[in-house]
Amino acid sequence: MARRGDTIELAVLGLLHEGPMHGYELRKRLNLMLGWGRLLSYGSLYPALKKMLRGNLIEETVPSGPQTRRQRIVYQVTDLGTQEFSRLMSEVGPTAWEDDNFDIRFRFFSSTDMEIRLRVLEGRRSRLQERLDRVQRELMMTQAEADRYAAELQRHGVESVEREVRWLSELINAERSGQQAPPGPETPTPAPSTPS
Amino acid sequence: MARRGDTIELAVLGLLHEGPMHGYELRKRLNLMLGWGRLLSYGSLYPALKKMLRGNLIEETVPSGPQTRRQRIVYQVTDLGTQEFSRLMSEVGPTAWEDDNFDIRFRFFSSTDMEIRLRVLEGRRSRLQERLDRVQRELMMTQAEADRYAAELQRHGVESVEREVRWLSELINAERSGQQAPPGPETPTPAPSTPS
DNA sequence: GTTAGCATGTAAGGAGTTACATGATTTT
DNA sequence: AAAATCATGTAACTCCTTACATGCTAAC
Repeated sequence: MARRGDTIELAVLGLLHEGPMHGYELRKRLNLMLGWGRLLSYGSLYPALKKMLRGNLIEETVPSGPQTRRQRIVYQVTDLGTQEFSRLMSEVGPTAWEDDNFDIRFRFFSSTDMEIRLRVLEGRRSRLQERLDRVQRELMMTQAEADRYAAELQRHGVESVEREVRWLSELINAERSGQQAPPGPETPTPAPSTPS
Repeated sequence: MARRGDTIELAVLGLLHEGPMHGYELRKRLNLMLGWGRLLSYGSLYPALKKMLRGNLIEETVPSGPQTRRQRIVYQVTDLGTQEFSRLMSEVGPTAWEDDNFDIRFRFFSSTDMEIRLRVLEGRRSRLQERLDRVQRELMMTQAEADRYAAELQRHGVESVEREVRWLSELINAERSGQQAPPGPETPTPAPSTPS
């Protein structure tokens, strides 16, 4: 049942598991994380937090020490929140590998088993593969684009998705062989000196 | 004043400039074009078409020949629609190089002057550069991520954007040198005979 | 004959943005 | 002193998706 809106919820739950935080801070981290696209607004975040409060997934505490700064509302996860987070993270299925959701899941992969990780990575990969196939198929029907720019855009798009597929494959292999180190460009030997 | 919703409008206008089309067909092309992400639904397209009809940007014609298939409503651009398309395509500024809009502009670059193309490409590039800088800056403050997956996601994200910046730079160079051929893997010699 | 794909729409609802509103604190 | 940034919120609005509703045509 995880709809699109649960994206923020999952992200907030995940971030709060790394430590209590107030809204403003949360927003910055969120933007850094999923903010490759557009920025999350307060009008989006605060209502989401209120909703999570109502659902007892998080609780607010106003720090009571000698304040030098403005009263900030610090949020932390409740036990119920932890449960919910685990539940969401163990979900395998479309919701886990759709564009937006995937990044969030991946970001918090440390909180799940390798088994789940593999399933999500593989799901994501075949999702992208399907997309590639569909485009290839439809491209044959549409008769190779006459327009230069259209063709270039198409080419670049395909290339990007193919790259992503390779990235996922490397991650899958790394998971399978129980490796720690994610691929990284190429560093067979720890490279003593590389002037940027 | 171009808001987000004008994205569909621009795309439809552009596609219809390549020939009259009915809604269903339009949707397929649209999905192929901007559909790297999620699919456009009918509930989105048809109301948009109605709105454009009301604005006299397009007009519908029901083909009257001996029908073998269901009556399809074929749309084509009006003169006003052509004007609007030109206007939108010559806009330079944030709306032209935001994530969603950029692809559409690029797709129809053939319909604009090199001057506009260059400005949009450069705008897009500095937009991405800013983003990169912001992440780099904030990354320094947050103290290199402790989490493996978080770090890998960060790395991959940065790499992707850097790739995109290089792509744009190549396109800008190609525009500047009045070249026809977009970078394409490797085609050094202009190949005197191009069959197609 | 029935499934899959073509074809066009509408209504309700969700998620998030913009703009508004307010005020403290830190830096220049 | 002014400007930037920290900090929290609300209301209106927009865009889009989901689900529903309908019916034709081609293929199996």
